[in-house]
Amino acid sequence: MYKAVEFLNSYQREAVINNEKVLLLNSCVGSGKTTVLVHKVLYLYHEKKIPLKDMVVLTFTNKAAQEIKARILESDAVGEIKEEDLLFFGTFHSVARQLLSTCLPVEDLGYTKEFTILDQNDAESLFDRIINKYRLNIKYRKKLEKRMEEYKNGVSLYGVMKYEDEIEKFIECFSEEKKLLNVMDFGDLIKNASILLKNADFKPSWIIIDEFQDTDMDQLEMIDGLMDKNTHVFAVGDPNQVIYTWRGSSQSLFNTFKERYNAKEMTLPINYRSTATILEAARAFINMPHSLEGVRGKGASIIVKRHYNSFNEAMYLVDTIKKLIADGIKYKDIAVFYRMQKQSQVFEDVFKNHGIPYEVSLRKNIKDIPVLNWFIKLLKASVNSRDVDSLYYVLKDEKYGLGLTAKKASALYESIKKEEFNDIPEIVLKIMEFKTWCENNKPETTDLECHLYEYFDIDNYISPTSIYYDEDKILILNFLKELIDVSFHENTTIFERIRKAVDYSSLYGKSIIKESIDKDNDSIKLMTLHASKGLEFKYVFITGANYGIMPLGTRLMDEEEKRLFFVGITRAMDYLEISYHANPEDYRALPIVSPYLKMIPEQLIESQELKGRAHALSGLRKEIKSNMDKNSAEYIKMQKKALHPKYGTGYIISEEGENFVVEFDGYGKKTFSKSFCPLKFLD
DNA sequence: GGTGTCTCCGTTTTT
DNA sequence: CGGAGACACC
Repeated sequence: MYKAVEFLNSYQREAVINNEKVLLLNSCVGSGKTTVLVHKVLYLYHEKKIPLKDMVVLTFTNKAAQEIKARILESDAVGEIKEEDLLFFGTFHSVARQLLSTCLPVEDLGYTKEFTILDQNDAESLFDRIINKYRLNIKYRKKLEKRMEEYKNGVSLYGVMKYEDEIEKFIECFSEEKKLLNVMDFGDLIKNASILLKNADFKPSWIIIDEFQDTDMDQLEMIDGLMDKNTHVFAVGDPNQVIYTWRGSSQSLFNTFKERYNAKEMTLPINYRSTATILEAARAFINMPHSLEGVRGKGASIIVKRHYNSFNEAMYLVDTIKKLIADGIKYKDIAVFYRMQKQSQVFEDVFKNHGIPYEVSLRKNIKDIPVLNWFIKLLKASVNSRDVDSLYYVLKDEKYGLGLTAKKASALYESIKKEEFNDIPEIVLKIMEFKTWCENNKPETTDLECHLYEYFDIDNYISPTSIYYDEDKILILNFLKELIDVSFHENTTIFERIRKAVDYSSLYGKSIIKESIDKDNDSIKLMTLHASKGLEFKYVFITGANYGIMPLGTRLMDEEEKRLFFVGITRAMDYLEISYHANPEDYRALPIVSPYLKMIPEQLIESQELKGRAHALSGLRKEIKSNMDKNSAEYIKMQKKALHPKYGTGYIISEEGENFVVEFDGYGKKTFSKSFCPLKFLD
């Protein structure tokens, strides 16, 4: 008998050994769903003798996929399983990409096996080119992506416009152009995979899906395409944590799925994470409160605090955190949540100035590193000969490329098409001959990254005289190494490996440059409520919990905002504090607490606001006012002054990587690059 | 091509 | 409330 099952609780065990054809496992917050998923795989493999290549395990994020794979490897007591055996374990997109470029007939859809992935980055320049090429009249260009989305859903962002534009035609041209370029965007990967899977032989015996509540209709179709009459499906999810409907998921999809496959349902009810107090509060936010059971003691009350504004809140947090640290709590056990990204700024400033280590969960991608951005375009153009846009980018870029004008670049491209090979720049020849070069190299070549670097003669383009030269060179080499390592164990040609690596840069962009939060670093974690999903912390501070922010002013009646708040409070293991502002900055916010706090049973809350009310209102105002003035003065004092020849004196309000942001009286915020800025720093 | 008025939108973010 | 951008008019 597969041993590990004995350590699971009875609900978890039942789910692991259940052999229902389609099973939907409703797993409550903190109930060990990943553990069950991992042991399900191990059980099927060891006990039921299902080959790993007959299992498809689907997640939404790379992080989840990596965690599952790592835990399978470490939980496999026998030690038989190797990472490369987990062939179809990955995100929906990476599995779709894998199938499309190996066993599905993409030719039927007008593609070749050499297709590459069009990320948002690439799409923007493609949009411009399409509008010019077809001379389309398109309004609100900056919101084109959103408008396309809305158009598909049958609504239009700006209502009826006085003079309609050619958005419909644009959408047609866009999908035509993608085929011409032999590129698929993220949506195409899923859609094309599901179309082709319907008639394909690839039918795994088990499909296992993580975070099922996040699936959208297209992904459901992909699952359907993978199934035949012998396929088992094991889907794990929590309908109480549906917080991404704007990305296409919905609670009703749970029902669609249940009805379509006549799925059996089971539950994981036991939460191991939070104190009884926190769980009792959480129950107020879900449909079936009794299905959430706890095992821990009562714990501390939930603290509700009112601050004058976000700055006072941040100053207060500094004090509170310092006390916690003095009591032996680690920074990494503390998290601060908020509704919108921009709310992190005050915390960052104040924490930085008070020496509190923090990490912010921010989306960042390769686009923010110009040299890598250029280099990826070079690889994309080399690997996919139809990708004209990437080629143009390489040629037109002023810093790293040839700095050609749009006209010259397309003239050059035309002459190549006519096979007039005079005056072709070196880099273009390298791109054209890339495949041949790959074929002349052995797959087991070591130091492939250096060979590639030399082949393209990158030194020529990142100009050795530039102050960025060393930095850029290291960036490219490390990046290449990282990408090549990803496909290291695969027994294919170099070309195939590089092609795969290029797609990985789109699919894994964020994790490659390691910009995301590392939960093991000993620092306070700052993040949006959305980003907190799936994590847990001993101490959780939910900030800016005003009416109009939680829920957000435009979504006052929205159930999803409630679920988002639920996700936030259920991250807390031991201690939960919720605060709001008497003088909120955001135009949507009212100076009162979020209505969600009224839903939490009163006896669980220790409210600082009630104590405040006991004072005479005028006295309270005075107190708050003087407190704010004192704090604001301190805030300004701790900022550095700078003098600018034109704008005069200003305060440095933030430092972001290469840039300073300085606020000037009468001129507002200005950004300066650290390397060449005309500022004189004063004390 | 420049300038003034009026309308609409705003958040969350993965691949 | 503030910014972006379309539209109207010169």
